[in-house]
Amino acid sequence: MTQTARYHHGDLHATLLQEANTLLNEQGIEGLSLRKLAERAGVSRTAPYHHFRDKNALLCALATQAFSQLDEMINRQLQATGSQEGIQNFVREYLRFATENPEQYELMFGRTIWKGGEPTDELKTIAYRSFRHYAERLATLLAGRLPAKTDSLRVAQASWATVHGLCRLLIDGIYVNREDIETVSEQSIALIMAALSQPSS
Amino acid sequence: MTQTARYHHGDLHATLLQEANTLLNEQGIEGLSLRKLAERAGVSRTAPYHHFRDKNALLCALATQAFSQLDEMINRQLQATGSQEGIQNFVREYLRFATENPEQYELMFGRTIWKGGEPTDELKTIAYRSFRHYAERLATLLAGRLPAKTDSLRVAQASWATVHGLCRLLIDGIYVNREDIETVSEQSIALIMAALSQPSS
DNA sequence: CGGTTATTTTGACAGTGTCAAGATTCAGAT
DNA sequence: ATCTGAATCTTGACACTGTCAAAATAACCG
Repeated sequence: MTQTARYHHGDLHATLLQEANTLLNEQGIEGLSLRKLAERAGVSRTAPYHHFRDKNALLCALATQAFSQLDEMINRQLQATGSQEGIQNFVREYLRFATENPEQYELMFGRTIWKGGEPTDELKTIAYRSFRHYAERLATLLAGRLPAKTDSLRVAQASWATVHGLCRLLIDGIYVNREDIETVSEQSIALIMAALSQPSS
Repeated sequence: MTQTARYHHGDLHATLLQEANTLLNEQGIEGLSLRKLAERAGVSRTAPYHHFRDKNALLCALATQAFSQLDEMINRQLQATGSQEGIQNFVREYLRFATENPEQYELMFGRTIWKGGEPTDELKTIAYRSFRHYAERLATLLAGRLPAKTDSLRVAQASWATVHGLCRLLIDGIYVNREDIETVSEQSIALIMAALSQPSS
């Protein structure tokens, strides 16, 4: 972690990531420019290019960091407690993560990276791993409690979509207000839980 | 509709909207620049500024168009047929709308408009109206079939979030692949339907 | 100490949104 | 029919963006 000051700047790579994160929080994705970032780091406009191939690579690095946090949270929350309780906690924690770090969440799942500028291999790996962890732990929690002919992977996808959709509506302020969080998340949890003990039509 | 050629260009306003839509489909949001657009319309860089206050206004106009399509679809699908069938059709149509017009969908619900550059009043109106129509029709369909203490508005929000989240994952290619559409949407429908005849925990 | 390499800088280019000022063309009143 | 004012369009300019090429600097290793 401590890469001990080396030469010109010290450890520019780390400084850039750190400063980029605060800039992201202050001004959002659209306010995060490499030039502003360089200036904040006290370095010239093109210096960052020796630590990140281009802007996309920098953004992917930020997203990767955030995903590793998310992954850790998933593993923490969905341990072998009761299935109902576990899922409830997961949903609440997920919502908290997203609403407390809206800019990073946007980066993680937003178009900027996944459409605009091809995600890094590293990012794709950890992003998919997070979901896989979720799917696996969910399958364990629900073992034997699922209606027949219900693939647990599909449940994982559908439930993630529910929580993810809720986060996006919340963050962008569409259809769901901040003050609705409690009630709507309860309803979403009910939605997910209901499907687990009920045969699909 | 035919505003009969007037003077310099003809009807630039309409031409801009039209050309912007094709440019959007061809190159995505990030490829849609006012200058390219102006060139396509055969007009100078700043001409569009006499028809749209700024780029944001243009994007909002595009999104407004798309929302009116969506609104129409909602009213069409959720008519007083069977509730189960109606909801199923709605979900399928919604998914079709989003996956066939991914760029417009991104515009409608994306950060570009709702965070980056303040949505127009016109847009906010029709966007909210679409949801209100959905909520109203859903409430009608589910009248008397909801578990006690379940607010139909919350059901509307949670179910919209589910479908919306699914669309975003699909469009951006995260966690849900194109080939999974059928299965996952079935699972999502099951998710929504299950909550309607089951008391929440 | 010298040379290779890693790091940073300066200069430049194309592209972007948008403003100010001028030029053109239309529409309506005299 | 002509003049006037408003609508529409163009040219020029500015600040900002990401990124490349080439030069300058500092570190490291033999």
